[in-house]
Amino acid sequence: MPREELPARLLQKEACSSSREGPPGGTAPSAGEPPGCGELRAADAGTEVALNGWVQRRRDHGGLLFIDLRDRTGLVQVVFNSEGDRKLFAAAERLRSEYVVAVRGELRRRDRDQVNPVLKTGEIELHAAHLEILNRSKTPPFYIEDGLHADENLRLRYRYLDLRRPENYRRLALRHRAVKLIRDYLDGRGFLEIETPALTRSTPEGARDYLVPSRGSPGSFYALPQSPQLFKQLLMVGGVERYFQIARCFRDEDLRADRQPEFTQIDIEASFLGQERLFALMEGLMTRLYGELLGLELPRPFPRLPYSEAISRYGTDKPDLRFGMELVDCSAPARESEFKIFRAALEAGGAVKALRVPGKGSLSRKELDDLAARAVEYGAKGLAWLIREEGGWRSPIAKFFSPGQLEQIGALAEAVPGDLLLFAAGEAAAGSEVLGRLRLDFAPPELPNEPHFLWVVDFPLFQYDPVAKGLSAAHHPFTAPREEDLPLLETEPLAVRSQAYDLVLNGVELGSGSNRIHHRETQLRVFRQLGLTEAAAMEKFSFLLEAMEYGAPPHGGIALGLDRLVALFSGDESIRQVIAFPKTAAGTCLLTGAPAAVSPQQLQELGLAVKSFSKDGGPGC
RNA sequence: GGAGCUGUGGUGUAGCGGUUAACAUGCCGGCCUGUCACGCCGGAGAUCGCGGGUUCAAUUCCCGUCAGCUCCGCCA
Repeated sequence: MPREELPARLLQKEACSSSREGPPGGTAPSAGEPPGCGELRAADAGTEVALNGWVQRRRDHGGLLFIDLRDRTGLVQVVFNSEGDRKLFAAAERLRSEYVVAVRGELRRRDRDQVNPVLKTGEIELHAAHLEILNRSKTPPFYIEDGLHADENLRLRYRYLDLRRPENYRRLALRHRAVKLIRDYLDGRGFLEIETPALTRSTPEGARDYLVPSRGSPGSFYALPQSPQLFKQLLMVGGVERYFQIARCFRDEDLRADRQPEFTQIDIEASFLGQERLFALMEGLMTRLYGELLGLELPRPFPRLPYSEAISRYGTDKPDLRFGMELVDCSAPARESEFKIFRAALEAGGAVKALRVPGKGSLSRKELDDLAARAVEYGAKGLAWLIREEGGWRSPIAKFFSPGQLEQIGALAEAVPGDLLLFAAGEAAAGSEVLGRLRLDFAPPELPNEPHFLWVVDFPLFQYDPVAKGLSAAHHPFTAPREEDLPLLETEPLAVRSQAYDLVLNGVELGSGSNRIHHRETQLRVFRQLGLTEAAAMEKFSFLLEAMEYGAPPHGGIALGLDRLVALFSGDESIRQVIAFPKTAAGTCLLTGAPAAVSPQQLQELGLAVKSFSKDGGPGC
């Protein structure tokens, strides 16, 4: 989202209010503390004020010198007059951008023609009587101001300077407020915040682990947790009943705008609660967050969509419901047609789906070819299309259809002249997913910013993994199957539905959860389907299986991506914006230089030998 | 692992097979008592990311490489 569209309440530069408010972002003014730069108002005129802050800007008029002084609360103008203290004025002339100063003086109302309506503090100014330069500053490599468009390289390297920009302070404050609201909300419902280990053991499946070598047990490794999954289940066995944690998670996978190697989850688990009450709990939490942070009311309950319907109607398990363009099943007319590709797909048990793109019948042949190439990138074998024109159709495949079949397709898709129809044929899910991506590519450019929440339910328990040529867990291996599907576990595992669900917001997967298996036998049956022998399961998960034998209660929970959530609140495209010290797309930290080589002594203590070096050539061995 | 985009004074950009490499801002010096993106005058500041190739000549074209970003694969 372009910066201009940032939610006004959150990131506005200055509000036009003269009342004393907290710093931008909304933390409360500190009780008993004198007001900060941005908090001073006309009512404070006539008082003696002492301020600390950074020099935002200096305007030197020769005998008169103005300083914009900045602290976390905002800006205020400081005036130095050469008719006063000589030494004071000489010191002020030495000030430069980002010098840190302590200023004391009388706060005075400005003359009416000198008021600056842009600044909250524009009605007053500080007439300096004392100035202390607390620290000097080199000229910063970029301007400390909002709306900056500096190179990301530079901003990450000097992240502490980037953080001085008010909009970044507001982002941190917004995140803080969100976390505080979450804590208060869950605390009010009997949940305990409990920390779980960051040094744990590697478990199979899922993402790659970050490993930490053990000095005490050379050759053995801790893993950083991909999530606190197993520990929160053990807390349920431990009788805690209601747990949450603002939990740091680590996954060693390639990154994206919405993925960092370490990220934060709102991790929740409860016993005896069941899916319905958990949904209500989460809907209440989202309602509270949107109400308090954005002033928006959410309609409740959130709609629900079975996974299979999400795929068939939207071609994705996280549909963006802010616009329509649902996929249409055109299998019936396709079956009657002479088009071999469609008929072959249908005879193989697949489907023919269509996406209507309004008004895109005007695309040129080359644009349509490019579109087909993109579809192939998305996994399609090809892309068939029909263009509805006044009184007919334009398409290389129209000749395979009778006029009646074409009319039937047109009617199913509700096509009007000027529309483009795109087709995908194949296994139901695969074909739909290609169209689902094209649907997003053709989404209306100006989507409304209002939140459309959605629960996607009834995920399958397993999915087929073509690489491993076996089953893998659609959610994770501890997800409970639906009771009524239990008999199918061995006979028809791909048909088994799980008790897993996703919370989706405007096409973004905010989190996913499930009811967990709490019977040892069921857990072993699921492990077996995943190709884990009992011996292997005992080796990795004996502690969990054993715990299930000691009165494990029925339990379930959910984990929400806090970074994504806050990024949605602030209107940022990348979660890097709402993380104080983010890493690059390559997983490096440009500020500290992590990851970095370590000394031979460190390696030796850990019993490690490095086989080959990185391109910049670490220390040899 | 793959693809695309970007890389030019401190910063943001322009530019082009032959330029004294342009503009803005910042920086330094001077002037200035009501500015608030202050103004005016002067000045310094760039091996055009790095390496190789093509060419009489490369910042410009080609190849490679590095860094950042975006996407695909991957992310139970």
